[in-house]
Amino acid sequence: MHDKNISQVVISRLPRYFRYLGDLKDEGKERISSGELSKRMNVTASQIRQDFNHFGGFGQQGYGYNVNYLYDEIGKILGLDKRHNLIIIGAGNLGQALANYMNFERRGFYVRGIFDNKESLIGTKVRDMTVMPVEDLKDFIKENSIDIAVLTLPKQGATGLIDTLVECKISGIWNFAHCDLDVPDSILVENVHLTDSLMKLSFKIHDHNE
Amino acid sequence: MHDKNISQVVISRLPRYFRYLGDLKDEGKERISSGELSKRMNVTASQIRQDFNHFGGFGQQGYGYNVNYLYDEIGKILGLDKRHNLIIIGAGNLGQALANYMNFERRGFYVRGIFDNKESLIGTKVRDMTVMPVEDLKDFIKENSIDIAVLTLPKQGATGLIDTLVECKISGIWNFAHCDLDVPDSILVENVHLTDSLMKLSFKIHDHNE
DNA sequence: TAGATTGTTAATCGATTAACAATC
DNA sequence: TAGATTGTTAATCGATTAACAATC
Repeated sequence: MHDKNISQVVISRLPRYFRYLGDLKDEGKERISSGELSKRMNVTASQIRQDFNHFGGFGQQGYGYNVNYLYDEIGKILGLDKRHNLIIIGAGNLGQALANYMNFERRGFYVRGIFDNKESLIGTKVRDMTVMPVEDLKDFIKENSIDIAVLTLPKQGATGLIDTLVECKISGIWNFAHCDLDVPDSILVENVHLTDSLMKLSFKIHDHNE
Repeated sequence: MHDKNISQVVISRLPRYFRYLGDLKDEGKERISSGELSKRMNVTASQIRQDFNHFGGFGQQGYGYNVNYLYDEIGKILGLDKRHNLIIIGAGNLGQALANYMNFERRGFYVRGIFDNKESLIGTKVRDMTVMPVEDLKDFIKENSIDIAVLTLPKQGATGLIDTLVECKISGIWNFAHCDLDVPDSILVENVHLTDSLMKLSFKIHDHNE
């Protein structure tokens, strides 16, 4: 269906394309050229065409791209035509916030359970879910065909759980813990390092004012 | 002090170096060579030396790098030797979670106030702060020398606030809203697009299983 | 002094941009 | 058919890696 080994930098641009195409759809726009899209997105038309062509041609010479079609195709590339079952591990502030964030469901990501190892949190309610102890993790993952684990607990807790998640053959980990995870290649990891991001902002501010 | 126009890709590696050096410090390690660090971090020693040398030489031939010194220097490059005053705009789940996340303070980022435009949230308490109406934004920013605004509200709300933030001459915006912000060059923006990140994970999972 | 390891230059690799033939 | 715009190849640019002289 598409080139193997799409570079990380192309992958990271796909959600942005998807977002802009969604906006265009909402505006009722039917077709768009790489030139017009490039102006909106502040990237070169050349890059847009190159990016899309990693996945096969979605456009038509002389016409451009059909907005709805391109939107759907990029959605498929991103796997948004499939359902995903998530669990959140770590029922602290961030875990609760993510559990309550409804927009993920619109994209097919369903939060099925929430876990913690803190006695004080187990049994409490988050959204419509009861926080479960991490001991129940293994059975829950199997019984509910969970494919993504969201890690929203401190470093130590996160690394300690990796073995269990590997055993359960989870497909992906969305890691908010402030550490790099050491997992086999079969498990895909996407890191969200909030502190790193804030530091980058700090750098830019001070770099700019020099 | 350092090259102008450090590339984005180098900047994005700095917080990770900082993190690993912090760990080395905690382990009581005094010196480290680029070779040893490269093994830990899974990058080439060459890249490490190139990256550091954008900011001047921190090492010594035959010795390597002094962990404490290098840690401090990278901290300074990232602006972590300075204090930052933040406000959170958007007191929903995510805004509250960030307000309660204590680790930012360890790095010099202090949350000074929290705002929202929802009647139902204004006046409620988050941590030790009372949620204020966005109308008070302008005065508060000036009186409390706020330099960073954290945007944790929906798209529409976020774009509507940009003019105010520009007027207030805020230095940086940490943007969690699911949109690109159109601001003058004088304001630095760092985006955290959670949905994009989750989509990237989804792509990797499906790409891998093909 | 000899060994180790940096700082830095040169070589390679990959990503972006430009150009244009193909084609709707 | 003529005009527009893609898909794709070629040229450029930038980032990574390799190599090694400088030096602690």
